[in-house]
Amino acid sequence: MSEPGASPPSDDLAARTAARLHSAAIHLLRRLRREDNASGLTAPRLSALSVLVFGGPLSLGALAGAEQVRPPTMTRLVAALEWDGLVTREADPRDGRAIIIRATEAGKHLLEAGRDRRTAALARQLAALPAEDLAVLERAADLLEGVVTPPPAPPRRGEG
Amino acid sequence: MSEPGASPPSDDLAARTAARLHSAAIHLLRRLRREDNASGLTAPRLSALSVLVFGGPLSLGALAGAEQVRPPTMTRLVAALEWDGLVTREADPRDGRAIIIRATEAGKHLLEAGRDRRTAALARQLAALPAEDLAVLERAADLLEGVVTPPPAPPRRGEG
DNA sequence: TCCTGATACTTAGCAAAGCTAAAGAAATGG
DNA sequence: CCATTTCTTTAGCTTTGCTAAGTATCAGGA
Repeated sequence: MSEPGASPPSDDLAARTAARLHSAAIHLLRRLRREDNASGLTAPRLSALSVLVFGGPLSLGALAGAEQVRPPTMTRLVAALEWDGLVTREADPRDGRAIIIRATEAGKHLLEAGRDRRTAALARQLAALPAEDLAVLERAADLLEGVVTPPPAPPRRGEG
Repeated sequence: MSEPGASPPSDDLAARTAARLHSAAIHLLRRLRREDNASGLTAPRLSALSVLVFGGPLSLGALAGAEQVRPPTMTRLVAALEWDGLVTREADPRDGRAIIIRATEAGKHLLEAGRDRRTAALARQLAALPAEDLAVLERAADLLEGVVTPPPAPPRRGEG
């Protein structure tokens, strides 16, 4: 199809929506990165910290799974967060191979500040939208997390 | 506010929505990157190519502006796309400093294939959603692009 | 007890994408 | 004609992502 604007007749709505969400996500993140740049907390670190604050302590592997990255990537993110005093790494008393990563009080506090700073400009723009549009975006954020988030790994042992 | 889970009473809905969109965007992009990894076209290249295909030829600076990156970043993206034969760089006849970047036919074709490949898994999941939810996401993609996209730079000269 | 295999994390090393600073070339304006 | 501005590139840095390989621990069986 060499005619991009030719409104593909039987093209799937889902496929086009996926492509547009992809594009919107790229531009959204670039926008937020430009706005921030002063919080000292990059997006991946903020995101990982957020999981720990709102979801409680996790092993490195579980955190990597929740964040959709490989363990070595998470090792580095956690190292940076630990160096900044935002998380701690404890030995897992039940498994000598594993570590338990926990947000510190400083981490909890910085999360709010950092997140607010990063999203403040976007929030201002969203606040200018009609309430109806804002509701659509809120609903969409929910739906997206549901679609994108991997199902929690089945508990391998008695970790309930 | 030091109690993250304390459901801040007067907190702004816009602020919370912004934070959740941020999180959803991060996870969406990581998910898509995992799915892809075979198209040979990374997300930033795909995105830049998309702007050129659907929006027509642009100068490097304009493309960088549209994509919310700095010129040196776009220089490198364009170099990679050119090396792959997906775009061309011509001299601007009206301004010897500028270049005009244009998608090739190969670029137009690969855009569709690459985008489809990258978003296919997501599209499949979206297709499984209720029509109502899909409509919400489509609308959200629209709204987000509108909020996030910078207003087109005022035409500095006769470039209409 | 001592292997054997699986699992959890780290280390090493690579590529891509983002940035700033600064250089080179061309346009603009006095 | 010269100074300034603008557009792009180059150089070099950081961060994030990956795979491959190494180390430590756990679990099960001979």
